[in-house]
Amino acid sequence: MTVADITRGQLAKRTGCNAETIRYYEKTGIMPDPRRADSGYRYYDENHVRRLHFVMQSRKLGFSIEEIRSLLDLVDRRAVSCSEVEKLGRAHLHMVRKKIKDLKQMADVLGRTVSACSGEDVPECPLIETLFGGVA
Amino acid sequence: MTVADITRGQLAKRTGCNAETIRYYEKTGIMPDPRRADSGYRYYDENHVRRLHFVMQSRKLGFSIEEIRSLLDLVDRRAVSCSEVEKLGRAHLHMVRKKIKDLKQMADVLGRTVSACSGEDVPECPLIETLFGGVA
DNA sequence: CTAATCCTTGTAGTAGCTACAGGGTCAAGA
DNA sequence: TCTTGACCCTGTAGCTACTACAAGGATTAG
Repeated sequence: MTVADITRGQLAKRTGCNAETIRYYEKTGIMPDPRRADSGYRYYDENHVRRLHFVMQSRKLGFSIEEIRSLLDLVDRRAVSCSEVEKLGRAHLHMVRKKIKDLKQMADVLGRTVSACSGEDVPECPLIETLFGGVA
Repeated sequence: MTVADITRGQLAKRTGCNAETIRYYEKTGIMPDPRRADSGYRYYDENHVRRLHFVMQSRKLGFSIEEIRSLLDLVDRRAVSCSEVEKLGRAHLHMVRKKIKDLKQMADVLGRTVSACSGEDVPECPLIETLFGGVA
C-alpha cells in the first residue's frame, strides 16, 4: 500500500459516494478493478478518485451506466473526439428534454384537475372523475 | 361465463394494457381477484374494465402503485372526499414539479456544456472536462 | 490482548413492469 | 373425432441503479 493509497471506505468518504455503490460500479465495469492487498482489501489511488468523480458527475447529469461506459470508452481509448462526445451528450440531452416535456404534460393535466377540486368534504371529485373517465 | 365476461387477453386488447401487467396489478392488489372458470381462466366484467382504465390513467399521470392504492381505497370505501383526493393529488403534483425542476437543471448544465463543444475531431472536449472537473 | 471498526463476499430487496418456460384449455376445421 | 393453433395458467427471472444486510476476516487503538 503506497502512501497515497486509500481503502474503499476512504474513497467513499472523499467522494461522497456510498461505499457499496463503489463496489457496484466495479461490478458493472465503469470503475476498474483496484489493486488488492494480500488481505483482499481494495486500494485506490488518485486515478480512481478522478474516475469516480467523473462517474458521479455523469450520474448527476442523468447519464445512464451504459452511457457512462460509452463516454469512458472514448476517454480510455485516448480517442476523445469532441464531436463524438458531443453526439452522445446531445442524444442524452434530447432524452432529458423529452422527459421534461412528458412530466410537464402530466403536471398540466394534474394541476388543472386538482384545481377543479372543491376542497370540500363532498364525494364528487373531478380528479377521480378524470381518472375513471380517461379525459386527459 | 356470462355473456359480458372477457378473458385476460381480451381485457388487455380492450384497454391497451399488456396482459402480463394485468396479472401484475392483480398481485399488487390494485386490481381485484377476478372470477375464475373451472379451468382456472380469469373472467373480467365491465367493472374490471373501468378499474383498469382508472389504474392506467393514474399511471399516465405518474401516480405510483402505492398512490393508486390510496386513491382506490378512498373509492372502494365509498368515502371519496374531494378534499382528501385533492390532498393526494397535490402531494403528487409537488413531486412531479420537483422532478421537472431537477431535470431542467440537468438540461441546463448539459445544454450549456454541449454547446461549448466544437463539433470538431479534436481531443479537447468541454463536456469531458466538466465531467472530470465537477463543474456544475 | 481485546474490542471496535473496518473490510471481504454473496445475496436479496426496492419499482414497475416484461418475458419467458412448461404445461393445460378451448374452439375451429378436416 | 382428432388435431392444430391460439389462447390461458403458474412460477420465476430479467431489467436499472443502487442499497442493505449477514457472516466472517483484517486492522487498529487502547
